[in-house]
Amino acid sequence: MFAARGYHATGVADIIEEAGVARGTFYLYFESKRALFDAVLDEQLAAVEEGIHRVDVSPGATPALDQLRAHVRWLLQLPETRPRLVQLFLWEAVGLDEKTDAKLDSFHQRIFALTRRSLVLGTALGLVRECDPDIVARALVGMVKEVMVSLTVRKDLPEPDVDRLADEILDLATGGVLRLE
Amino acid sequence: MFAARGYHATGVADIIEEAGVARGTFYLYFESKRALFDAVLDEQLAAVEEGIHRVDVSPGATPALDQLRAHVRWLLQLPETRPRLVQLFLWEAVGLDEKTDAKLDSFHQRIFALTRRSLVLGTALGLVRECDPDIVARALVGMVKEVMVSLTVRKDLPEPDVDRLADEILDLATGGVLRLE
Amino acid sequence: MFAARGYHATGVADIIEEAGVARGTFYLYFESKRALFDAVLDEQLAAVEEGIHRVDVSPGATPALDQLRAHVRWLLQLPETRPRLVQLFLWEAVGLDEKTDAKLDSFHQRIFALTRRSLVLGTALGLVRECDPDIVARALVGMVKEVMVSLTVRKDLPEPDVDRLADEILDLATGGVLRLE
Amino acid sequence: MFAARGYHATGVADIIEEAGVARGTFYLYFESKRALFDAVLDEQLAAVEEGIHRVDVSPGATPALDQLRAHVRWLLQLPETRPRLVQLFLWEAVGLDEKTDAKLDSFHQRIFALTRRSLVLGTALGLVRECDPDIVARALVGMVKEVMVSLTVRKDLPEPDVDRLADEILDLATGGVLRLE
DNA sequence: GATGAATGAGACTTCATTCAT
DNA sequence: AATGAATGAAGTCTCATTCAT
Repeated sequence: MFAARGYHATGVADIIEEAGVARGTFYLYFESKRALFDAVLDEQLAAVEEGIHRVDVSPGATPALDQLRAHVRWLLQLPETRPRLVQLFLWEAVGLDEKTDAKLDSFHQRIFALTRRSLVLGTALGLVRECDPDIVARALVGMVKEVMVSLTVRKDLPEPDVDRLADEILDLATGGVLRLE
Repeated sequence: MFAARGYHATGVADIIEEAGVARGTFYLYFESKRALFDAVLDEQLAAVEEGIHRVDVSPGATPALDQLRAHVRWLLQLPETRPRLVQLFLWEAVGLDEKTDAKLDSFHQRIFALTRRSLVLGTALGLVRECDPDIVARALVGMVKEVMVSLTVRKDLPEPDVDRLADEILDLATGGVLRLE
Repeated sequence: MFAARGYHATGVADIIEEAGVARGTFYLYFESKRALFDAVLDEQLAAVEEGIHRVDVSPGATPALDQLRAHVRWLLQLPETRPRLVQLFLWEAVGLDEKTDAKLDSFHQRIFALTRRSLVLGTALGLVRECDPDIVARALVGMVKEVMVSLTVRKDLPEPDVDRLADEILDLATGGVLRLE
Repeated sequence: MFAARGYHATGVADIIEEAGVARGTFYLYFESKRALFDAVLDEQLAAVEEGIHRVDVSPGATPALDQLRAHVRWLLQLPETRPRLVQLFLWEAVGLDEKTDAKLDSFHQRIFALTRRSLVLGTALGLVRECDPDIVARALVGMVKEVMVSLTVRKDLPEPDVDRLADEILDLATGGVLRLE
């Protein structure tokens, strides 16, 4: 409900009606409406982070580009498989209050750090051209996020073919960042 | 104030105190708190849209890439020159309610359409390689937006050198989408 | 209402109904139900303290015993003239919470100190026999308070003749503490 | 717990935690929180009343004054030996609700009646001077109560020497009410 | 007999909006 | 045109009590 209607538009009354429990029961399990939201958000953010790992460049590992493709595909299927999750962390939780913003911020920092590390590593291995990893990391994340928002909130991308979406994004990223040849 | 504290955290009491008028006076000029927010948002969105034009490819015009660079630079200076504006339309207005979301949505549609048109045009002129303009338009917008958020809300990019930021983003976009050579 | 029904039994709903104002109006004038109670109690305690002065023993002043009699009479008319006041500070505010208890305590300390000072002074002047002023002060205050409670809360003393009540109490106190003859 | 924190501040949750039983068990033994409080208060009031007897003036009995002294001493040691009891009936139960007030009232009526009877008897025997026994009974009880409150709740009488306290009070009472010599 | 999850009436408080002045 | 006291719907939270297990 938080995802669908937003935090403020969702009252405790709505929640308990949907859950089919009494008011008191709600407060038996959650300290406050805010605490429930925090719990939901934490859960969802954890679910996202679970699917994001650093690129494995050890000898014998899957080629980095394939790993990257798998990653992007996994992210892009989230709008379809877990639309609420996407709606929540890309949309509803934004600008809610300082505490939530801080949580979202630290989430992004971890994602950025992970991406940055992959970029730096890629550069060292000759897979990524020289670039400012801080800026490029944000740009890459932004690319994926905007497409996810279009799929989930805006619903203005009729295309649900995750593979094509991923390829398109990767072509953009590859052509730009990865050394061609 | 909406930008700094968010819609819900900003009360009519705060607004009239800041404005130095009485409660009744506020409602003389705005139908509701919501109406004020709408007005503010419209104004700010208009200010953003004003700086975004389609690429001019008529004979004798500035080279397309230079126009694009100017565009991106203009966007990337917004966080510094008008942080409130950026905060508002990239952050605070997000997920507020259906009406505002619709407004933000239509704003994005216009931006996407503009970008898409430039891409299609570029492809026709041989400046842009074949690609899905819908997806790539969103990705490009997302890149810029994420960097803007990092500059405004997150403040995790110490770099205030707009030109370098723009070059980095354009290199990413160019290398990937525009035909090199 | 606090005096008549007690703090907990008096809801904000009762108060605004009695006052004939809306809920919001109540909170326009008082921060909380508690704040109203504090205000009421302060006002009433101040009203009591106003009538209590130290005995004036300067040359030419009214005889000390007459002053005392006037004092006691003033106190004993309170149950009739301001029953709510008495009910409140002798009954309803007792044991309400720590903050209120502290307020009541400090009130009593001032009364005790005043009484004690009069006793010590009286002893110095030969009007009061040797005694422990701390204990006797409390005993004297207790005598008056209990009679007041009987008049206000218990209503088990049909006698509303303040002068007789005062005389009776003073006879008890005089005979005991003041030097006879 | 009622004595220490007050009726309203003591929740059923606190009680069952302290007792180490489940919620349901509590309601197996007491109809309600109120019923428990009533039971506790009754028990405590009974304990006080147990120590209060009418003066025995039969030939050969202990001198009346000695009996009185023993009585007052017994009362004044309560704050030390059973502070909770004193706190409860002199403080926490006051003004709680009509039913409790009625209980407290009837307790006081019995005490007053007992005291009154002793006074009347004393007068008949020439031990007590002529006085209004209703008023004086209340005053005497009030003296002792106030000192007890100072010892228990206010803790502003450092003196724990029960004998001295009793003597001081008796001197006051004797000098005033009892025929000297 | 004991349990404790569930209940829901009701308490306090907020704040966008109105309207008589 | 300006004011600001008054409004009241709606929100969050508490806690004594119940009842199926």
